Amino acid sequence: MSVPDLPTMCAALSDPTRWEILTRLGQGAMSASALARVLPVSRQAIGKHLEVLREVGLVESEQRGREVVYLVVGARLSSLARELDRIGRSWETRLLRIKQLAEQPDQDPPPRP
Amino acid sequence: MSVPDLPTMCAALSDPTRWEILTRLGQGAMSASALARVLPVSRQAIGKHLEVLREVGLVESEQRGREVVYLVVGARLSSLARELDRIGRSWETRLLRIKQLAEQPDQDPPPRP
DNA sequence: TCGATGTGCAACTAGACGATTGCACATCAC
DNA sequence: GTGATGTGCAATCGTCTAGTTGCACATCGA
Repeated sequence: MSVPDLPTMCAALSDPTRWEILTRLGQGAMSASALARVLPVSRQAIGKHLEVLREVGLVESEQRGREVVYLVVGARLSSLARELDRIGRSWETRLLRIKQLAEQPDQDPPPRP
Repeated sequence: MSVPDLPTMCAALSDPTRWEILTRLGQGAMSASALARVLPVSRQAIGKHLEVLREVGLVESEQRGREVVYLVVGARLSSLARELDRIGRSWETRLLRIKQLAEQPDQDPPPRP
């Protein structure tokens, strides 16, 4: 499975129920049925959410007897965070440079295209 | 305007067209019409995307003559990244602790609730 | 002044998405 | 064995959303 792009990763994190699921899994591995018992949605809905999270690598599944338990992958979220931070910083520095150029317009005028 | 929650922030970042818009704005301020000229969607669609991005604080608008130009707010993305990283790390450490407990089960048994 | 350009608002459409119910099948415990 | 529990797949439904077109109005430049 390849690394999902940023919009896909963010789409997986754009649903409150999925955050609820991730938070529960952050406490320890759980099955879809166990999650459905503590969350106000059906097991099938939970299953679909888990599939979305699994596709982007935010959770992993593990067969335990007849149960399938899911574990959250914290490193995945951290790597996404690093990427977002890198982009945000590049925007900040770019904006800063533009502002600095605006403050000294006669020092080094940009070439006319 | 209050700080949007994580799912709302991620929802704003879950659309490829919005990432395209943010990337363009990362190069410098642009108006909705200017964006519509370089992107394969209508100006109205661009306007809706900009409204979504403005609501979560990822862009700011500025009246320049008859135009309304938009600027990307890199700091907003960076703060989101910090929050995601904090959560991801907490999941990682929790998982690590569970694994360590599993390796030495007779050393310090957890109290029964 | 007048055309070109930019913006705002409204109505509409097609598709994605979250959630449900129902059923079939596997597996564990007594 | 038998009931209870867990999983998988399919069909369905209502809502949200990204996109469109159309029109009215404001503003800039020649």
